[in-house]
Amino acid sequence: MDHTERRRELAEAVWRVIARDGVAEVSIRTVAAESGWSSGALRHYFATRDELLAFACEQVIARASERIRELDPPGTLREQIGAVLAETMPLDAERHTEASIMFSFLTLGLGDPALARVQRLHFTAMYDLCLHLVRQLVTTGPEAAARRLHAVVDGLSVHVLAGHLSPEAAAAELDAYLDELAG
Amino acid sequence: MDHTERRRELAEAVWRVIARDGVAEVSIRTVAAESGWSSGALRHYFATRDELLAFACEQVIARASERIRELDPPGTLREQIGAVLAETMPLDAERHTEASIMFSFLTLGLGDPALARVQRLHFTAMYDLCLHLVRQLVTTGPEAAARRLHAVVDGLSVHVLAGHLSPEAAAAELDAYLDELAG
Amino acid sequence: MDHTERRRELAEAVWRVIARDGVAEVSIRTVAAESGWSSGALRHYFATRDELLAFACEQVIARASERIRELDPPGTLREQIGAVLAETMPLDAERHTEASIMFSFLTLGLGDPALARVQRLHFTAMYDLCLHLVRQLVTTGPEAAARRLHAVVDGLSVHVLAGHLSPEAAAAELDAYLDELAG
Amino acid sequence: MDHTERRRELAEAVWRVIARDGVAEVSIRTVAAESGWSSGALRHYFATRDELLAFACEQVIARASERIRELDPPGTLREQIGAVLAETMPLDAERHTEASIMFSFLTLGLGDPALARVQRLHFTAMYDLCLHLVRQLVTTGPEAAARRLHAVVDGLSVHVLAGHLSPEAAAAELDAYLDELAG
DNA sequence: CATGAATGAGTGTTCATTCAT
DNA sequence: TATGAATGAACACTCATTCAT
Repeated sequence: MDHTERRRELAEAVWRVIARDGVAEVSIRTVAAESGWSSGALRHYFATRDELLAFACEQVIARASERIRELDPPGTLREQIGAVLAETMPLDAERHTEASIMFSFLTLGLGDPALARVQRLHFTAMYDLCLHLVRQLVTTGPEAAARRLHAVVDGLSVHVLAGHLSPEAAAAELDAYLDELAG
Repeated sequence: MDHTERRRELAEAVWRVIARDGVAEVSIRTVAAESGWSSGALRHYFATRDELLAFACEQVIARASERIRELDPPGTLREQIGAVLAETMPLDAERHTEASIMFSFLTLGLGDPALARVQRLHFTAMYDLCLHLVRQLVTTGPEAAARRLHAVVDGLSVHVLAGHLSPEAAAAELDAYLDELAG
Repeated sequence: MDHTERRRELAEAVWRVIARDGVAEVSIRTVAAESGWSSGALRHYFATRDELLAFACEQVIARASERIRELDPPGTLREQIGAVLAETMPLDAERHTEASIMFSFLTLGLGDPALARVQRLHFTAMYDLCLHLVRQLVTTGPEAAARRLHAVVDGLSVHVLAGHLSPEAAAAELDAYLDELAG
Repeated sequence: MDHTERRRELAEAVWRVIARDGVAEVSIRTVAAESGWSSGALRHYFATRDELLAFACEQVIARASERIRELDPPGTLREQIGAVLAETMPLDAERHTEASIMFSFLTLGLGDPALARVQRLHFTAMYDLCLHLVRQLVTTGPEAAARRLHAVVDGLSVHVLAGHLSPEAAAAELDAYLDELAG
């Protein structure tokens, strides 16, 4: 009956369907079945399928952001930064699922301005995170370093998702890059 | 009547639909309408929708590969490398379309092993290209540099597609990275 | 909203289509049009076309069986038996329709094990009826007489359906056979 | 190039499809594939699908008639008659196929006047055969006996096709009936 | 004669959405 | 609120038929 809570619950059902069967399998019916609610019930929380998808997209981003924000990893500064960035990459099963969901939404966003807007916010937030982290490592030109770090992180993520790199190889690449940055 | 030529023609219709309306809009009917053929006619060239998509995926990769292979840019070695890599990124309208098509297929590949296989070949070829280029710039550890370059290129491409970076900013980032590599 | 009742209603629409246009004309759309419902509505009551056909087959048999069971014809034993058997044959318009429906399902059953099973139950029930009736007429070898009676009844029915015999001629043949049986 | 011979060849392809996959699987394409000709080639011999079916129906009847006409079974008159009638029933694999084909056409004929006409000729021919045979066995009322024999033969055939009787049981029933007729 | 490309309507089925209950 | 019946358009795919070659 908590409207916001129910919407989150339904967003999670969307994620599970995407993770299990791919984004093409997301429909009102499959999400209703996955969530245990009737198809009509979804109508009370989302007027249309697009609205449901947009919320599920926002939420997956929000959840990841929240997790990163609350992260308080131990170790040296260099180790902490590595841990924060690893949290954003598909390096274990759970984050692989999350990344493939984000990735699917990114593709949907190519043909859907509403989703594209949400995505843009996400990328900006991610860049801000990189910038924040990089400022602690470098003294000159942090913006350029942050942009490159951002590209490296997302490029490696894409490579893992595509099966081109193993999670271990991607993690090693990230570490090597951070080591260089840290000088 | 040239079977192979017609298949290519239909693959191009698939690309146009993806580029204009997004991958979710690809159907036998939309592709038929886009190509100017009847829906039944597609059946002569592709037994199923999946076969059509797989071919369109293979073709978009093949076309990009061919274009890069035939590229013979003028200028210094450093300039030539920049030109080759720029050719793979969404830095102008045509290549933006191409990249968004590849990106869409990448997402489809998350839930379709046949497409995933094709994608993997593509990423390997792209990595080989990076390695080949990098060998000419650096003398030590070309594999590591190639992996990072590959990640930077694809990461920047994603950022352009997502609307996070302008093509110009992405091109500048790539240039800066290559300048550092070239020492 | 009465699920069972609606299924029966749709089965009747199937019968009407078969009787009017032949079994080859039975489709979700023709049955929907005949019933006055939308094609999508049928989905709530039958998951697939095969399920609809199987139910329509079971129902036509069940309805005929019920009618025969409830029959309480007047007259002598010999007359009663004639009346019961006449009820199973295509001797008037309504029963002609019913017989042609059963006959159509029989042909479908040649290529569909599920329908074949239903048909076999029907033939066994019809034989049991013949045996029950014949026992009252003959004292020796009722099984053989029942088998022959069953064959005569169904053979005559086929001949009427095929237009080879008029209903009257078929009725006369049955009567003559029963008279002989009754001795 | 022999027009008539080619039509027969195609009719046989129709039969094979019906026997193997059921009458619902008969299409220009399946018959073309089964016969080894192109779909367009069929057009030269049959203007429409219905014409093809009508011819295949006529031919299956003609072939059976011819076979019966040429039959010259050994033994007593009673044995010869039994052999002739057995030839018309689904008592072995080949004749089972033939009977199921005829049966399928009979059902099609319920909704197709052209096929119905052909069927009527067949039933008349079959009745004439029964009459001819019965005349040799009985001296009084051969028409009535022929009509009943015809019904018994077709009724038993239907029961075998429906799986209600085994071929052996049907053969035994026919024999018993003929024995009674022969007195 | 023969082919098979091409059409467009047909199939069963799935879908987002509406709405009476 | 919540349900699920109902709609009608969309889907991939098959079909009989036409016709240029």
